[in-house]
Amino acid sequence: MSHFGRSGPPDISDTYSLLILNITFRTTADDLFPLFDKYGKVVDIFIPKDRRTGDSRGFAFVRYKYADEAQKAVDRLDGRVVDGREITVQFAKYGPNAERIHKGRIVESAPRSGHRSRSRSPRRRHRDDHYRDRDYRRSRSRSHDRYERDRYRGKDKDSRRRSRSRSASPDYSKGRGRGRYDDDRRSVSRSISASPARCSPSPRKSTSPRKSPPRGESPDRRSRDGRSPSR
DNA sequence: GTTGAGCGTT
Repeated sequence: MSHFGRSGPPDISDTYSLLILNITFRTTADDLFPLFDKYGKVVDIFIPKDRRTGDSRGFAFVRYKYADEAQKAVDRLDGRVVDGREITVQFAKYGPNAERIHKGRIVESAPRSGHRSRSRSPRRRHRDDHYRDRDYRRSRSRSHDRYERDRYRGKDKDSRRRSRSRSASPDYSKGRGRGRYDDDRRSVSRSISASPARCSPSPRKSTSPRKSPPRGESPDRRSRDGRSPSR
């Protein structure tokens, strides 16, 4: 029975948004409403959800009617354990009413209710309010870092190994420095030399001259041949 | 069914 965020922002004329972080993925607006409503007049609660899956993203926005109440809620609910998890309550930086806060009405470090020592410093990051972060975060979420990292590591290792292989030929580099043509010639020479080797097993050729050259063998051979001398 | 730094819908 919560029409919060059902049809967009209801009335954000005089509301102050709070950002609730570190909430469980199962926590809904209904669960937060009573908790936050206890400390003030909650106008609306909005929990961003994934468009595809519709799952909660782990944070919510609570709009208060009055700033002092919002500040109070921040001081009282920040660090409160909800559903077995410690939530983080702080003023929302961006949003429809964020400008109001920035205008001078409310300052992050100017709580009229008093100065709470326990108010953790809000990590005021630079203006990196780009959707890029969101995508990045989303991407990082759900996906297993371990898995991806492992995969990357394997790739990296392979790449490094190959790199080393390449790097382990300084002599070649030196000798090739001036004799590039030589290298080319040598390549050709090798090509010719390998020519017989490639065509030496003729048997299969006669078996199927052009219909189906043992699938995979032909391209594989070519691929390797073209890559080895080239690099 | 999992996850965990962050900033939002018509």
